[in-house]
Amino acid sequence: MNIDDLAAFAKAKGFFWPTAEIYGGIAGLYDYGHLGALLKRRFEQAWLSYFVESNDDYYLIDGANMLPDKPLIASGHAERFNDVLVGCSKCHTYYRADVTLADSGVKVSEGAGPKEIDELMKKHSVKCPKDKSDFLPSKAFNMMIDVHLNPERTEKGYLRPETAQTAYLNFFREFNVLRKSLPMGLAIIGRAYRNEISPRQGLYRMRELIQAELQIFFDPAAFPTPFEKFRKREVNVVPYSTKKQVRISVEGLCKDYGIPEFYAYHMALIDTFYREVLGVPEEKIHFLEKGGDEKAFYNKIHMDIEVDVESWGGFKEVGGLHYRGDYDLTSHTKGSNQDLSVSIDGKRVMPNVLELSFGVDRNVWMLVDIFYKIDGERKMLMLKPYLAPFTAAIFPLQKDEKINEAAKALHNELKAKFRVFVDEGGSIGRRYARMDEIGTPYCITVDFESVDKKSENYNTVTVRERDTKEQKRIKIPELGKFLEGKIALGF
RNA sequence: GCGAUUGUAGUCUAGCCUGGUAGGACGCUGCCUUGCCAAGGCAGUGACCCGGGUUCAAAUCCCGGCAGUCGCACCA
Repeated sequence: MNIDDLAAFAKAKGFFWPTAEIYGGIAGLYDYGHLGALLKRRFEQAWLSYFVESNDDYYLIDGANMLPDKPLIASGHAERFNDVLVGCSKCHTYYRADVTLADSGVKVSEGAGPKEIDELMKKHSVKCPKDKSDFLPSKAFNMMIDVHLNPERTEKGYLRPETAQTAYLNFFREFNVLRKSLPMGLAIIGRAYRNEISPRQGLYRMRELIQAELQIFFDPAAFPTPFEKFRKREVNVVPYSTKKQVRISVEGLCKDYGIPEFYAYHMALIDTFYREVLGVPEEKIHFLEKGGDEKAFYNKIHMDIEVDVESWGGFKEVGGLHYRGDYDLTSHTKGSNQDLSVSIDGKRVMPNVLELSFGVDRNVWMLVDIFYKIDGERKMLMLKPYLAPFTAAIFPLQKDEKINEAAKALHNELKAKFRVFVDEGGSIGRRYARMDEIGTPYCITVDFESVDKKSENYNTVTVRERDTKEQKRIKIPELGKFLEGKIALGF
């Protein structure tokens, strides 16, 4: 599917569309419709169960989307997000001023403002590399969206540019409240805001986005993991040194590429989530190692999790695994004057952070892209049953009082536990087709035998499976258990 | 942000060049029909991205904005 087709499908069926659509929309903002909101929640629940709830040391927290400026100054965002851009007066191509100056051999001090940049440009007569024209006056560009936190509008603040900061800011309190031991993980599913220059490609680059992040705080001297479980597991990796994708075991990564065990273990954990929980095919996922200039300065090891998404034109980032060292807690120790190091076995330790970061919107888009299949006339969203917005649909076979009554009773029983859709309109085949397209895995039909006391099939219904189109009869009292078994997360 | 290009019912599209009644397909709704995979019949629903200009008259021409796509740049 191409990007336009996916966006049209998402709109037509009720997954997502531009915010303020009736006013023409606004770049970088999207709203979720009912089906999209359900799909997003299913993804979030699967993520939470898999990465957080299955580990006794990891905890879900939540936090404010607005932050005062101090922590974001300490974290480096106020400065580092503040790029100065220069545009060519002729071709209007924009460049990062510090990079352009550096290319011309001019040294720029960190955090140089537009004034300083313009002076340097003039002094060294730096021109547009393309057509040798002069630059327009430079502009400061801050990726963070600023807000005022008091009525007088004097208290500066920002919408948080990443949920990670919320975890770092709450580390000290949680450490004391919870266990006073490491490793400790703090997970957040929440919104983050970035003033992107050019938001594009549907849910890929947004100005308001949802992140699912797990920050694991650990003692660098010891980060025990159940490494053995994944020792032989193979993952696709594109190492920075070769830029060529290899399929390599977790053990091999440690041996041949010097990746620490705890890091390699989490690569396998993430790979397993994508392949087994979400169902992404092996050849469509890899880790892209970032190094040199591509890597965020604080990261010791930085890999993007990329999935091959047709509507985005190839492998695109849906998440990241970052070994951030002790950068974050050290920065906030300096910024807040509160010592965030902790005492472990009698020695002071500044916890290191391993960050598992995922873009929820991107993953929702990715799921629709990967699992939407067209087979002749049939269109199917072949999501795993526990990810499907609706778990089941109930169809009365025909307009018949008894059948309708039975269908209604069944709906009342199931809706307490499952998201179930009742469809009475159109031929049975049309109703199956509608459910196939939005991914409903089970269609339950109440037919004449279901309500005929003389029939051996009395009090049973047919359950039709989306992927195989196969039908079987199930006793109505057993339906709840049947569906429960199908949508259970097995890990 | 720059350049190219596009914008017509829920979706896809004809019409635009050469101004004059906006047409089709699918979908959706209702009724009839129908004893399990988009059947059929009848009826219905619904659109020119927004604002300005030119003109007797604008979906069509012009200007501005917004949004999408592609390329460049950006994406600590």
